[in-house]
Amino acid sequence: MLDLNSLNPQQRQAVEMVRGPVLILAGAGTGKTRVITFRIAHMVREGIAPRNILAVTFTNKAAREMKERVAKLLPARVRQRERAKEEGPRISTFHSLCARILREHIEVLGYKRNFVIYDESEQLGALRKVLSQISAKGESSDPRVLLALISRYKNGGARALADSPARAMVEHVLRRYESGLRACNAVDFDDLLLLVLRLFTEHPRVLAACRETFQYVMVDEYQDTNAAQFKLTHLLCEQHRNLCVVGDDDQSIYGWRGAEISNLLDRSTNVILQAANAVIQNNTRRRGKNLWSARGQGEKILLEEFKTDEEEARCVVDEIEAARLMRRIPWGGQAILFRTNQQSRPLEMALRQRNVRYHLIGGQSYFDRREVRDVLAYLKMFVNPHDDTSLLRIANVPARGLSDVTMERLLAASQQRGCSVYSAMRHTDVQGEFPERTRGSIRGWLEFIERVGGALSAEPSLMLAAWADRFLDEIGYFAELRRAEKNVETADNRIRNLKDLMSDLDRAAGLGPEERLQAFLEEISLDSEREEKREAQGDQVTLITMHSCKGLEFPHVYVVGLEDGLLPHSRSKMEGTQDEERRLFYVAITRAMETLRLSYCLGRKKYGAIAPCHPSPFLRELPAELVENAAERSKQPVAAGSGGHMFAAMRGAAE
DNA sequence: CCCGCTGTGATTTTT
DNA sequence: TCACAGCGGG
Repeated sequence: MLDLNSLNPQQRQAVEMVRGPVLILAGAGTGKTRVITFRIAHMVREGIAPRNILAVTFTNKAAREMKERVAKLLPARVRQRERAKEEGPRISTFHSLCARILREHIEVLGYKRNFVIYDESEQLGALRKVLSQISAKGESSDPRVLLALISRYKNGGARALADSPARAMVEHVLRRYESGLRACNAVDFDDLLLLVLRLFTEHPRVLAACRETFQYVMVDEYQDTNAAQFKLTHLLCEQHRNLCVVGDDDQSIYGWRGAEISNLLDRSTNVILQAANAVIQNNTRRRGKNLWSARGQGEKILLEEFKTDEEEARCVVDEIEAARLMRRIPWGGQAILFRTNQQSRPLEMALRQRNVRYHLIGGQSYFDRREVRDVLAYLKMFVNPHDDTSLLRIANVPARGLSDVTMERLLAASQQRGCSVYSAMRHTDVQGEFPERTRGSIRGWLEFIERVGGALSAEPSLMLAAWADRFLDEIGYFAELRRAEKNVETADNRIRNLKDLMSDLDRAAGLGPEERLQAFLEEISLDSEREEKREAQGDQVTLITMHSCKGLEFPHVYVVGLEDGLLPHSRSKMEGTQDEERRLFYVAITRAMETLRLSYCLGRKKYGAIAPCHPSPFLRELPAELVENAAERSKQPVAAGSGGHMFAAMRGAAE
């Protein structure tokens, strides 16, 4: 239930100022998100139609959380009405919002309604295709770097690269890359925003309709919005001016994505906040803010040193278990934070070894698995056979007589005719260029696409899970997986992955098969970590990068791998973004509500061999009196056997 | 045309 | 360490 008295005066003022522009600049853990959720609930109570409210978050996870929190504040009858009519307040990321808008209006921009959204690896694929065409000479321009430049260029406009020598090159490649995507009826992440901007400027009626719908707008993590997002917000709000933005300049950690930096405390202990203050004060160019808490001083921060990353992982798990068994702190109250996704590996191994339930946020683990990518490509192709990238990926997986050479010739033919590869395959002239045998393969493939894809529109009661299972079996995909994988267990694992994937296909109940499939694909391209199922299911340690932990909080936090080169990342030195790295450290520190443990290693496995490391210079910025240094307390790695037994015994005693 | 083998090269962060 | 691109035998 909504009780404004539980807010402090500043928060309350921000909640009640429903009209006109509001800026909330506040430090970590000051209840910024709470202000937004209360504000939404308050508006609804004041009689504003929920559908006229828009709240934009930075991640899908944050959006989900906010939805839940708002729902709890709304009276039950409003909630029910909403669910029935699907008219609740719109709470989503910029990207999801734009995807929804485009789904409705994109046709006026010359795309088809069933456009697909390319993720990074698909973007890379499309880009590589372009590069192979234009730079036949061994000009080894790294597509990843180029893609980053393209994204910068698209988001920040030409200005972003004005002084860069790469600019001409980027513009040249970009033109072809764009037309490549267009030909596939595909858009990338940046396009989602940019196309909506175009829609708004070129088609004022669409803009007017959106303004009419979104009369009250709130943006969380405003310090992370980029130029396109800013423009979008501005366009939506310049008339009614009902815009409330919330942010913290000290938490701006997405500069590399084009973000531009343009309260009230009751959470962490003072030790944690003082340490954070000391760190962030080393940054210049910030607005003064000091954090403090009414929760008392709290425990000192523990700083530990380990020999290797594997020892670090083992010991952190030991500590997690010790906290759980001796201090009754559940797994769910503990989180491990790290700088890069790959750091999760040794941690996962150690957690598994001890049977500690955990949940890894982000990371490209699941959706980057080859079999999952393959099947997604099949699904995308059935939604839109003109999506060359998807079609090329799986045309010969499993092998069906359409070799690379054949596909390359087909690709060339499609470029000559200015059509998709699929269309080119259907041309009898094109087919005629191939030997009889290959021609047969092409026809067989076309027949397959039309028959299986046709079922989507022809059979209204089609269940996608069964449909997908059937065609994967038909083409021998499962058999191929089993055959190609020597290890039976990993093969079974891969197949289980796919069954998991398929079991989610029909989640959007109430839609026809084609729309249902589209909804599924859209959800996973925009929200790759939708792990709701696992998240909801009980007590688990959270594994998360420092970037994606923003906005979350945990009673007990372990920040691992605090080494020079990881944090600050070695790359940041060349790019001159060390302040951003420091803010990242600040964000990580302030996730902790009760206890905070930091650790670094003297050596870390890199490319198989152990490379020496040094502690992060940021650690020296922590005031010595707040830190208990456990470095000398030489930690012996606990032998896997004995430690495990000890904890098993303790667990038995505890239950 | 297929498939397995070898060697090379890569590693920030997210929608 | 691992993923993937390129090469040569079948």
